[in-house]
Amino acid sequence: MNIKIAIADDHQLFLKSLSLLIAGFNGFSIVAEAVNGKELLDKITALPVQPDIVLLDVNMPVMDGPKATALLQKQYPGIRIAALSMKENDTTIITMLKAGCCAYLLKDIHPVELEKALREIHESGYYHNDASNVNYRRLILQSEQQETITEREKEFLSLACSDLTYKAIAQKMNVSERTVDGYREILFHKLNVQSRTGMVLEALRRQLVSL
Amino acid sequence: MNIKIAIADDHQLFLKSLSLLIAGFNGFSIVAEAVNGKELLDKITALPVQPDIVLLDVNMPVMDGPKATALLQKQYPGIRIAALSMKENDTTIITMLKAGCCAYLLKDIHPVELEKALREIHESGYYHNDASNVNYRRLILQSEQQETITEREKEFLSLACSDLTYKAIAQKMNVSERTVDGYREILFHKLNVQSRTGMVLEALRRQLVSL
DNA sequence: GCTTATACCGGGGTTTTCCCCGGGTAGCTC
DNA sequence: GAGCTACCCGGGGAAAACCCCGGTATAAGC
Repeated sequence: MNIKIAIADDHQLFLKSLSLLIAGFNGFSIVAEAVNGKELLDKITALPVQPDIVLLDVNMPVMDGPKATALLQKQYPGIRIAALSMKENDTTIITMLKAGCCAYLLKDIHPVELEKALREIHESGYYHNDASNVNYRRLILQSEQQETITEREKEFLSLACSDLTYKAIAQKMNVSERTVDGYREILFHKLNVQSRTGMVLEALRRQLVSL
Repeated sequence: MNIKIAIADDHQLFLKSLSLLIAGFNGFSIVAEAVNGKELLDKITALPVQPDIVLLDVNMPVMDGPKATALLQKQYPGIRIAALSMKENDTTIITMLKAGCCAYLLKDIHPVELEKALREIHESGYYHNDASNVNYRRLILQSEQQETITEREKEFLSLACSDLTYKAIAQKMNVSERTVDGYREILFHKLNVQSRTGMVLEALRRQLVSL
């Protein structure tokens, strides 16, 4: 019996190429292809038999990786989900792991390693390459102690991602300069930075704001 | 005679998958695969026969798309170069077009369309899908008014995208504080911003630096 | 009544950033 | 040599950012 794989990735070229590659592995077959999470869920629902493993891109339009993972987990707890991403980004990995995926694969993985990973997931239910294994504990810990950022702070953060001075930001937020100074101070601590530039960069990395 | 293709992409999985896909097209063969521009150039040099078309990812480590394009154009003017990117980003497209590539393909192109594009490039020497065709003139115009940013300025820019003070940056670059102040000043003007935060954000938008 | 959390504010200070003034060298093209 | 570009540098001063001290009010929850 072949190992049944479903793939979702918003880049059609990659989706089709990867599909072809995996179909070429001995003992594997592709049962569904989709360009976003929603399409994948629909296709899986329509299948007579569930796939064994779902390969899920993290960043997709319509429905992204974490959301699709959560829904899949709920509806089909038997399906193993592996995240597939370009970014070795801590917060992204945490989000996917927390959502319930059993592996986080990078897109620059070698095909041979991918095949190995897929077999391992199918047999043991999980796979971690050295890199993510080493960091796994740290990441989970980090996610647990992750500071929460309030609405008002987020508002300040988006305004800080601009040419505006703190004075101008204070006016836009209808508070005193001292107050935004307080936001700055608390965010420096929460994001572990010591300058506005660092704060902006960290906010972008954590995708608290977008470019 | 098969159409000979060379590919460079830093994501191994994509590289190998795409290679497999194209090798499956009727009348095509892959003559070189590389994970960056430098490696591609080396491999092409070592080949007995030049490839007809080079598929080049825009964002790569070691040597990126634009640089590789320029070098390829110079050394092998007969080779057609097609850019392959995820981002439909104006400045990126401009850079690649100016560097001398004859097509800008998005990674979410359908395989069938890719095959069509490759044949068209091989026969007529160029290919433009509707989307890029529409904007072509505007982009070139925009590129002509675009200010150039020197190597040293780019170096400063990446260092500025951090928690470092200008003083620390000056030390890292082995120049006086006054000199980095000069870089700051000229970049403020070129990027049309008036604060370090603005500069960092604009640099990220124009992909002069990456997160 | 007390703690906890969020939001807000005033006044003081130092360091960094920003913005001017001016200067120079090396290399390349015409 | 003139003219261009890239690169480098010193000093001074105003503004913004950074970092302390302190405080109040309001609402939620035990």
